[in-house]
Amino acid sequence: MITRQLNSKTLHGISNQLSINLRRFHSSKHAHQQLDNNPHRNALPINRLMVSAITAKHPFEALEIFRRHLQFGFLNDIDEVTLAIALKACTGDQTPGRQIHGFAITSGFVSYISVSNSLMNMYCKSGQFDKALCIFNNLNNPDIVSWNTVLSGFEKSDDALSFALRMNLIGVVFDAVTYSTALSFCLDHEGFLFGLQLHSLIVKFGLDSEVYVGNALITMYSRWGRLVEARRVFDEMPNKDSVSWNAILSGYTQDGDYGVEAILALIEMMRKGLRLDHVSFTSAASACGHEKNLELGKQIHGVSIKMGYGTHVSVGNVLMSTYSKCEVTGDANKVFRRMHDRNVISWTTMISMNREDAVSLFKEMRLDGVCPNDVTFIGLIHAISIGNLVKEGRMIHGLCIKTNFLSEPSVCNCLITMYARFESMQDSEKVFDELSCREIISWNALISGYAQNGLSLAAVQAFFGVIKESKPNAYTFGSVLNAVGAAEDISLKHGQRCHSHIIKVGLDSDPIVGSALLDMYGKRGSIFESQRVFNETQEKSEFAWTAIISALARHGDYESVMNQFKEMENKGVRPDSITFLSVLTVCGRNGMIHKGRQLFDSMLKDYHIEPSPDHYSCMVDMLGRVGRLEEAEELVGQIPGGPGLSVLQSLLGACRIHGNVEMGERIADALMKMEPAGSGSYVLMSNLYAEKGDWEMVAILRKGMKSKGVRKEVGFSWADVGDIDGLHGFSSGDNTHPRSEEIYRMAECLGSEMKYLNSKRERAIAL
DNA sequence: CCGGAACGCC
Repeated sequence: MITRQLNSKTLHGISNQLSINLRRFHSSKHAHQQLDNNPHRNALPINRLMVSAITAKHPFEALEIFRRHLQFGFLNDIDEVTLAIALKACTGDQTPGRQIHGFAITSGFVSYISVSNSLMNMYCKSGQFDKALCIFNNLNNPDIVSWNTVLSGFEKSDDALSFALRMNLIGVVFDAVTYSTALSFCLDHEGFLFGLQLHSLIVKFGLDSEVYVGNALITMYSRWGRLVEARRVFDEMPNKDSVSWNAILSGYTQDGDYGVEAILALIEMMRKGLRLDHVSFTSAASACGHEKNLELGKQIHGVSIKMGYGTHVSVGNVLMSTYSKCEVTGDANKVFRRMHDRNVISWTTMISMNREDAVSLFKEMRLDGVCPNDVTFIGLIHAISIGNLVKEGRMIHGLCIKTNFLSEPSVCNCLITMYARFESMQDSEKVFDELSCREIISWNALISGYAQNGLSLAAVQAFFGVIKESKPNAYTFGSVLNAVGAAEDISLKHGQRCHSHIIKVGLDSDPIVGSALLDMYGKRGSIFESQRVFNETQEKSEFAWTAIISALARHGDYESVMNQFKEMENKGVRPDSITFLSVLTVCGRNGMIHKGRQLFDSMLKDYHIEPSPDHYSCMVDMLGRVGRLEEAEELVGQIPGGPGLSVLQSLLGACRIHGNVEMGERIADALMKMEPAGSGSYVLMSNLYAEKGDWEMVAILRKGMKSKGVRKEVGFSWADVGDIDGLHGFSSGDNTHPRSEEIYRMAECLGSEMKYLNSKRERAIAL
């Protein structure tokens, strides 16, 4: 008995030979009926029919042909190739596959190695690797295809690679398929050494001229971020196919630094007259997305339409994301509405980019019969947390439990962040505690949740939990430093311990960590430490510049802020709205009205940054300090969307300092309407009246406060005395400390010294 | 047996 092996090449050959397209396939249905009535048959016609059905992307039709043959008992129409083809048509759904397996056993076809291999392949593809392995273990003489099939079926790279090792040890000779399959398990960094070994073996046995092997090598090197090696393999390949080109193209796409190369590769492909397919367009458009190059993205969209791929599902998906990244969501939505087929990725993209409609889009998706996956839930939950939709959030949490998506750590991480945004850290903790596998991202989500909710100590404690259990990354440090920076009730020592860990794990050159670190020192008043971290930062990101300027501004050092600002501009780093906030603040604190005004005006004019309410607040404060109250009030009127609390409070404070009762009353009135329970405006107004000697009004205000139930809040602060637990809390008028007498005396001394320095500075400014 | 697309922790 001759064993005929079936592989994709023979399939391809048959389909090419027939060159049957969908239309011909349907017209040949009649031929199929005639075939049934013909007593002299062989397997070739049915095999051809089934192959053409699969080629026309109608595997179900192929299965139907097969099923009907079995039903009518035309068994002499079926050979081992028929079975292999039928098994290839079993995509996803396991039921027909199992039926064919049963038939293969009763009919004896199972003794063909090609049939066994196809069965194994079917089980691998439908997620039943165990069954495939079972068949494999019962094979007397597995051929290389059997080995390769099992190898391709492993889920975890580690298992696959140890299997390949075993193959090698027992003397299985690798072929091109073995190598390309094995290489596909070396894509992450753990596969690095194995991948290199495989490459040298490939060269040793002369298989590097095989196009599949070369393509797999290109992909592997690209995923490692070694584009130079990828390109070398590509250049040395004797035969390149469109997959090779697409592989190098996608390599360039995945690495942010090679966006231009990606686009150049595409142009080269077109110039060489290579056929661009849907994958080429997918990669190329993706490169435009990464580069945020809208113009080129539009051109690629145009070319893809011309070549008939404009509505292809993956091309459409990536075009949507490209347009969304280029902030033209309207165009992105248009692409979606025009697509013929929408898969889970299309819907997920829509949900992620239209956050305000995420919930209704999710419903629409389910009505469309598309099943959500983990990424869908991540996008949806993120949208829900941004929108602060507490009710919907809990509902989706329930849905995740019901659909078993809570077993996905990535979905849980999102839920942790969501509950943190909803200010219910208990729920975050609950999700975290029930996590099957705590990734570093889970820890990061928890820590940043604590930080955002002002639970700085919990954040620090969780950070020490990370150190015990896994390896912190840049995000971890970003969050914990944020917590230490934001809280006065956390000892700076914790911040310093973080700093030492950063150096230990070698993240001190990370731009995000660096700026978080100097920001933390800046917020905690350690300006010298801030400056040192900044100076030691090799690659100064825009975040680092922003952070150092705000640190210096918080310190009130006008000269340094201005110098740093100038230097930043000289280095070609664009200031952002936060930078301006710092610069304006420092101008205000130092009475540099003219400079401040000039910078404020230049924000929109020269930098195209729309001043936010915070910037206006800063200007009002600046003008108010020096008593230019009318100008300040005029500016308040210009705030888009009306003035907020803080602006008015600042202006009222200025009215008090400069004794402007008339304006003060106006402002206080507006404030009390905005915030009836707030004590601030009452206190400021009563101080203002008191300073003017209007005790009658003071009494009226006090009474008003009492009747409305407004209470003056007691201010608290902390002093860090050095040792970790040496934080001392105190409030105004507090004399519970054993050395409070000394403390007050020192405070008085410092106060008078400050007054002296201030008057000296004011004289200097006047000069 | 090789190539592509969506998401989350600063």
